[in-house]
Amino acid sequence: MAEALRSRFARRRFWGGFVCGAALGAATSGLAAAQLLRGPGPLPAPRDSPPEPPWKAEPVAESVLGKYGFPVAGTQTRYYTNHALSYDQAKRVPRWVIEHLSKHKIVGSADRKHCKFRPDPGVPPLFSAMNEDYVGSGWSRGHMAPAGDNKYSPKAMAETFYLSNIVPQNYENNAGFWNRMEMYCRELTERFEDVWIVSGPLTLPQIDDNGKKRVTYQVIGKDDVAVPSHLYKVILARRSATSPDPLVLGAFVVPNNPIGFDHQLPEFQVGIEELEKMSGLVFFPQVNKDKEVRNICEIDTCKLMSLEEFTLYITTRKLQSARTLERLGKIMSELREKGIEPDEYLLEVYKRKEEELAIQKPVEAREGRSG
DNA sequence: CGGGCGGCCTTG
DNA sequence: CAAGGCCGCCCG
Repeated sequence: MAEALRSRFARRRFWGGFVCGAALGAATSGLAAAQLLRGPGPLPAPRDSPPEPPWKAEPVAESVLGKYGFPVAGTQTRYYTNHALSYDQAKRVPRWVIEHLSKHKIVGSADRKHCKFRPDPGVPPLFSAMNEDYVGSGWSRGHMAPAGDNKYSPKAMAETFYLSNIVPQNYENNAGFWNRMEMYCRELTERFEDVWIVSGPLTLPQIDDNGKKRVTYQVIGKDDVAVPSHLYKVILARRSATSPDPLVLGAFVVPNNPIGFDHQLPEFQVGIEELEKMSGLVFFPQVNKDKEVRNICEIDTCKLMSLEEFTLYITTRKLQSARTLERLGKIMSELREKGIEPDEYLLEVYKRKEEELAIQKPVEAREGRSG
């Protein structure tokens, strides 16, 4: 994959080939395609178009074509406080979700415990996923734009819980590898002032028993929400608005399965053009990806937390949310059982929490007697 | 950080 | 009374 990435960066993008191919397709597939390629709108008279073929009908035929309107896919960009997305009305999941990260956005008091998953009020109910589709399905509700990227704004965080930002995701993958990927993206804001991330689901072809390639995917709930085979993430980072450093870019495709700590992030890196071919999307189209960018894994670490680092982080989080001394003790004993030595910060949190709960307990008891 | 579940209370 | 929302608890 690294080989493919290098070749991607080395080769010039052949936009001309795409345009020529599209024009050729129109010429060979007939009038309708030629008209559609002129773009949306009420079929304006094509004054500057190439010479019309002799069999071309009068302009009245054009207006008849769109007389009752063209199909609406609902793929228009939807804007939220700190993310935007294009929705797939057939699969009931986003096609892509874009977000911007910076140092200040990932700190604050916004708390996911005050949020709840809900259908996006902007998505027509006919095409919306519902919580019932996910609950009990065997799949978790996985954020594309993560809640944790919006600690600065309760509103921005709440909007990430709209099901338009959610895909069916393997539990372990969501809480584990993908979670660590998201943590790495937040870590990037320590070294890059601006980080843009596009995330989304993929349903990739797989080889069946007869050796033929097929796209098959599970659907869940009464709304048939599509379960992706893979998830992708494209990371674009800028050192600062004034830095002469080139942008750094990375594209990653991760199977929607449990992925243990014996795998590293670079194993899942793909060339941006590979991902564009898989997804049918062009990422960061305003960036000249041949000249302006460098491979993120050559400039930055692309290193995810180790099992020990991750466990210490999660355990510290659990300690902070503990509400009884018993729970506090259990969390610590479980850490011991895993043979992981607490670090300084964890012990600090533990001591502070222990004192807090020791004082709070008699208060609760008093309230209990009086109530 | 990322998730789910069940009991209890409110509400219509 | 049942359905729905919230809270406390649980997991990796």
